[in-house]
Amino acid sequence: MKQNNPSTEQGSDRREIRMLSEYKHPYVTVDLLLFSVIDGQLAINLTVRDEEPFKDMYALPGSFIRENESAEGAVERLLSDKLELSGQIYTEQLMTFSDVNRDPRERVISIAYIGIIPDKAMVNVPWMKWFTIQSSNVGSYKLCQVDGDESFICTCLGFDHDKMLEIAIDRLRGKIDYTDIIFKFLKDSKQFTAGTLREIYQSVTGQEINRGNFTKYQMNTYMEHGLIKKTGSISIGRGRPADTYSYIGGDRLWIKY
Amino acid sequence: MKQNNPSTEQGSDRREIRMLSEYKHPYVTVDLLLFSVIDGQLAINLTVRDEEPFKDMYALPGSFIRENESAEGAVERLLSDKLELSGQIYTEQLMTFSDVNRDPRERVISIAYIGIIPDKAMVNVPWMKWFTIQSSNVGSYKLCQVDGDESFICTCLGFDHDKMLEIAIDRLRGKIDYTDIIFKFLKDSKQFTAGTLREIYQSVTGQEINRGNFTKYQMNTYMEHGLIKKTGSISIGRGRPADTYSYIGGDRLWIKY
DNA sequence: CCAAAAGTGTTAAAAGTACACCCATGG
DNA sequence: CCATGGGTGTACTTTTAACACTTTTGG
Repeated sequence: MKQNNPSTEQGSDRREIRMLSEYKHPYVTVDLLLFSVIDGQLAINLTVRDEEPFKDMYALPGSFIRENESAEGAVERLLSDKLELSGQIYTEQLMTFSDVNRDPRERVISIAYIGIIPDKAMVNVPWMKWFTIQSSNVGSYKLCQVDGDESFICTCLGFDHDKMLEIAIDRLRGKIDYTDIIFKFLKDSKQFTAGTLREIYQSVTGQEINRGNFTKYQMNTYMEHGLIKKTGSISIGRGRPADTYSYIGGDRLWIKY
Repeated sequence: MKQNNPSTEQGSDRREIRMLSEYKHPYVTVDLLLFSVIDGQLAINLTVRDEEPFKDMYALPGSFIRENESAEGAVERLLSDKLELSGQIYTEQLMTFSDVNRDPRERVISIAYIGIIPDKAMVNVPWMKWFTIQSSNVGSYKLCQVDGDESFICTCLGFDHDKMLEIAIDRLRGKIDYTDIIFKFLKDSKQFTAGTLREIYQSVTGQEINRGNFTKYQMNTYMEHGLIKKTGSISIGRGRPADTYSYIGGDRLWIKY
């Protein structure tokens, strides 16, 4: 019979802790989906697995969460230790994957994070490889290795990392219109042109956007929201010099309209 | 010195598992933000804590994840055991909170979930209480207990549940325009009017929307996306009978435009 | 002088907004 | 017969989209 006193019910909190101490707790890891734009294409950084399970398949880099660090802390450690990336890297949580058998060895719950860097060359370790992402059908992607001796094509990742990738790409595409993530792809956020930004936009969304309209409206919107300002200076190239802009918005979010 | 062979590096996966077995693993819980609309206001279901930490404060219901269940499974169990809700309840993952000291007792990582039910009366246990949400400033909410003898006002929840609530409300408001979550609030999704749906819309977003336009455009958009259809029948009330609609879209997502 | 790259302008269609008008029902 | 709730129409503004035109540079 159910007790009417909330006290008794709430006591189950502590009881459950004692009880579950005898259970085996799950491992908790973070997995990182590190993106960049390479030659006008969205790309993801992967590592090859050298042992079972999923031996010889590519997968996302990951790391266990230590006793005294948060998931964000684990991602930072992963970035500096496994990818040897120093300095501030943009990351945001994607979502958590907890299927009981997602790792055949042990029960592992993984918190997936998205990361963005402006240049593939920042990752400078031999065990990480870049793959450009070609979206074919809905929810289906073809990965082509960059800098490979031959064009290695990878269609299936280890664990549930395919699903993670799919969700991450949707997230990037969804957020590019009303957040400032686009600026995280910029090699020089203090001096860039509308053309540069447009290329990134097209790489991420996978669809073309009219040049003139992008310059007029998109850049204007960014300015109205105080994210960028014209540095007035001009750049060099083949044709007419382009206006240059500087990214000044901290990491503030701006909701459209 | 860094090894050039990815194999050696990858081996750390297994090494780390062995190593971490000696660590204490974190507890992993799910916390549920169960929403409903009560008298034209968005409301959240909370429980009072009867012991430290955060004794006498209100907090979200939660549960530990068991060895052989996913986070979604834990949420289902939480819904049926602690809230005594049977049948299919709409839930979606919000995000995971992993600050080292978010629970002063133990290291607990929590995966927060949003849930939506159409009627407060579905929760029928004495330890759960409904609070309407009045958004005052940005990121600040006042909670007013429903059915309380006196109007109890709660401004601060236990643990990091305030932050969870804030993020959850933002999520609801953001998604109401391009997903079908609005229909999860409907008491009868097979027979409802534009007015009913408009009331929910206003309750969730906290802002008024023109009646005529809602009927014309919003309902039309839903129909174009195959989410609802006119049942042709009319309903009863004071004024002119209203067209009734039926929700037919599974749980498909529709991106605007 | 011409091709290339980039800024700016023009126009039409689509979407959003405000508000008015008419319809059907219950008291 | 009138207040009330609900459908529908209209006019206006804003946004989006397509494309043309002009400016500036390098070869």
